[in-house]
Amino acid sequence: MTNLSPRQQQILEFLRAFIEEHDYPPSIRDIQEGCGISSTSVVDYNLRKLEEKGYIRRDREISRGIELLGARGRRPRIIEVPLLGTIAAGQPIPVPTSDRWAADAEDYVPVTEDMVRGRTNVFALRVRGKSMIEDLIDDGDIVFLEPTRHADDGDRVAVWLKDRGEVTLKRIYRENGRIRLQPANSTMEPIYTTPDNVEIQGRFISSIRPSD
Amino acid sequence: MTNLSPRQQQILEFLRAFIEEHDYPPSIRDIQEGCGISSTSVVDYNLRKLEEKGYIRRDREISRGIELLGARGRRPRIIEVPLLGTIAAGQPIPVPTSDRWAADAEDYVPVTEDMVRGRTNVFALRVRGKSMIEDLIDDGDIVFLEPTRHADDGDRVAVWLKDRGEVTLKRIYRENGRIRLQPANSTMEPIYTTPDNVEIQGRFISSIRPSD
DNA sequence: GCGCCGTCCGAACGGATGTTCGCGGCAACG
DNA sequence: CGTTGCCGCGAACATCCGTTCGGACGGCGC
Repeated sequence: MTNLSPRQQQILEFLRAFIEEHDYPPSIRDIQEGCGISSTSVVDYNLRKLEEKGYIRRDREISRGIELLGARGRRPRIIEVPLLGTIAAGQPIPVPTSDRWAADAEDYVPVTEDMVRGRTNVFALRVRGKSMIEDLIDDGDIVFLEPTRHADDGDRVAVWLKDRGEVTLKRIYRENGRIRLQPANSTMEPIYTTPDNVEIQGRFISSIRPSD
Repeated sequence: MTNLSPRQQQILEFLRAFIEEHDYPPSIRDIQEGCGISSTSVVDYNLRKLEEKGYIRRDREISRGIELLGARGRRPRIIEVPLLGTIAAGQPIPVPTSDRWAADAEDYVPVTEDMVRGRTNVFALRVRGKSMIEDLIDDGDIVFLEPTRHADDGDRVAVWLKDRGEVTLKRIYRENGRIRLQPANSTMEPIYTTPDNVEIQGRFISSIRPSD
């Protein structure tokens, strides 16, 4: 593989930094100034080299028509998951239907598509409480759920407890006629209830710790 | 909240599609042509409106100086996590050190920073096998680990089994002098071994199902 | 009608920007 | 030494592109 000259590495690094900051690519003269190059033709020359070597793609004759390629430039596809509310709080959460769920969103959580791969209708909930701490779900985390009405034993599910009027996130187990809702926190006791008192809202897929 | 005129919605949608496709913003004349508008000044007029209403940000006098703002335009910070190899295979995995770990990467996995929030030195491994299926980790998934030498009971860890010469991902439990490595798969038996035979390589943080 | 306002139109201006061309330095090589 | 290839320099050129200006159209209130 052909190597890069120092100048070319410098330009490539400048490209990354500039796009990161501005969300649009630099002009040739931006690169010239940013890299301390005395002529635009030098920039053009090296950009051609970078294109030959497959590091960038250029749309000729178009200003700022530079795209970064390769592993560090590949931009993953971003999915906006609707954030519908908070779980383990006193409010019921409507199970979204495919056509109207987005309307209830209070916000959207951008994630890479890998987080929800192969699933549609995924929605997000903010977590309150530490009842699932041993499943790496902490207070303030965001969980992604897929809407479903049924679950297998041991699944982490959001369940609507009719008698308490609230939704909670627990592992679910069916034990000779009753339901055990098991927190992933050894300091907390499981909830025992009856099948007709619970309504499964969604099944846990993954979680993140939001940055803000 | 001020609403958007049809023209403004149209332009906003065009902006998203164009950036999605090209990785750089359109020029005013690109928008003009793409939206079937007869004059650049109309585009400029509506872009000003969109800026007033907070949907975009413009760098004046700069070609293609348009940034999308708001929930659908906010681009999450992408972290490139080095993918160091495959786990549950016959090869040992070197625990990365802060200065040389990236050199061993065979690839990089782009994820939102939420996935590894607050952690540095996170690395990724491809999973082979279904031993952790009940922890939502399937064959082919990618797991993110933070390098560590110790873990608490019940943690999911990557451990190096000296006698077998392989690394595996299991839940770890210390039981009166010996180690139990528990798969999250009810059809599989735990591995019992001794503390001096295991070497913890990293602690599980999260996982994704890659798209390709 | 009259004025006001939001929106759109067409054209022109001038700066921003990609491209090209001739020239020069420099190292490698015969 | 002459040639070749790589790289850099400066200037000129032709577009590209954001901006501005005068004008027009239609809805609305007085």
